[in-house]
Amino acid sequence: MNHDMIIRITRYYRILNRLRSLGLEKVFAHNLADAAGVSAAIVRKDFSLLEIYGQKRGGYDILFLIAALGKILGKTDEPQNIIIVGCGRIGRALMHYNGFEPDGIRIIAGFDTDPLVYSENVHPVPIYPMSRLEEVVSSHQVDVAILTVPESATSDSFQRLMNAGIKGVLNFSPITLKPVADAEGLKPVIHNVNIALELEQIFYELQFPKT
Amino acid sequence: MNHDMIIRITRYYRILNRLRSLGLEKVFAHNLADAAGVSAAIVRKDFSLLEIYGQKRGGYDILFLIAALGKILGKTDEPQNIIIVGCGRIGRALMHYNGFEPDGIRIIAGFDTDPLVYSENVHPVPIYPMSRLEEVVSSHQVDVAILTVPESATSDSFQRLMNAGIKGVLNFSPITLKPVADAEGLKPVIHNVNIALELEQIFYELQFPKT
DNA sequence: TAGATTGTTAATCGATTAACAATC
DNA sequence: TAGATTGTTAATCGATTAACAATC
Repeated sequence: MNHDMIIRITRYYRILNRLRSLGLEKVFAHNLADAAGVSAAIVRKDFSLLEIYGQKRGGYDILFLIAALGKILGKTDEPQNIIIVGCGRIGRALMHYNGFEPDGIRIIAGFDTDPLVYSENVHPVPIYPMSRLEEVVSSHQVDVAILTVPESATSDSFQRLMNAGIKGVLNFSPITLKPVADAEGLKPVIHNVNIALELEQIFYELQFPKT
Repeated sequence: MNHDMIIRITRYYRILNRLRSLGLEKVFAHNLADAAGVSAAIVRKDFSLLEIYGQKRGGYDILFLIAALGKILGKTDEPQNIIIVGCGRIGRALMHYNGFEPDGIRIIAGFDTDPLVYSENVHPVPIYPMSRLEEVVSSHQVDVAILTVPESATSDSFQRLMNAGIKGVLNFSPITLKPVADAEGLKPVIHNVNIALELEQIFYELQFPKT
């Protein structure tokens, strides 16, 4: 399963949930393809590889698809706990964002090195000093962290996350983090979101349009 | 030039600037490859396609590379003006972010529909009511906007941006925007950043490791 | 010179697409 | 039945990699 396919599957999942909430029960490969911005052949091929089958001539059952894709995406009834490391403006903005809940993701805590930040009590989730990272991570079984620290603190903070047993990181710092295998040969999953880079790419594409 | 290649070129550009600031003058394909997380063959192939040449045995001249890649990326002495549409927590956090300047990107204004937001005067850049969008866009020659509005306002806001002549959008809303050709057949450049989706992908990859 | 690196060609790899039999 | 859609196979396409001559 390659990375593009994972992106498509998460897309399918969201689209199907919308279609269900509209009251639909069946979907054809080409409908889903249009909504996801891919070809119908890709949709059928993806489902075929995932061993998800529809009815010839009848399309796919939406509830069945949602269940099957949800299982593949690891959806459970229990929300998945995450933490935010670095509670500057961006970190705190994410704390207030309520778009994670429908996806079963819950921010349970923030961490910061600045006492002025972690001693305040006005946040939607508690903010702790970095020294309590390991304790909170293990007691709440946290696997994934969002990293929103300043550029200069990125590698140190990342190292502390790895030491605390974090397995996945969504990194908003402009420094691209690379997965390094730990003692057991396991690599963390890292996604880097670089906003300045995205903007640069947009400017580039405007300068040299594809067609 | 495909999309992966654009990403690589922006990476090379940043790495080269760091190497220069460290005082280096020459770089070999395999050094750059290591730093960018790709193979040396890819680096040479990319440069070859861009008609950028080094010295056999001597590697590539860093200053020359920076100049050549900068030209390709459309770098000029003048910063490129952008706006932020939707000045909630995330939009305002981006306004305060100072990591755009080194890349020649300048946020010149924010826009919001809420008078309580746009009448305040405590922001690093002015915030205007949406009604002044066209005026500011045309007077400051703005091509690109960051969209940080709530989900429910996404499509409306996007439509207004298109009408105002915006050509590129960095969309943080969970609704994936798709480029639609305008009357002249030109398609806007859209990058969608979906934080919940990134987290979901991380959880998925943790559940089914690649190796 | 011997060794190292570039630049390019050809081979490999993998993903997407086209085509179509199966079947409802 | 005729028409529509699935599921799969084979063809196509494009990107990456391997290999190596050129050359400093």
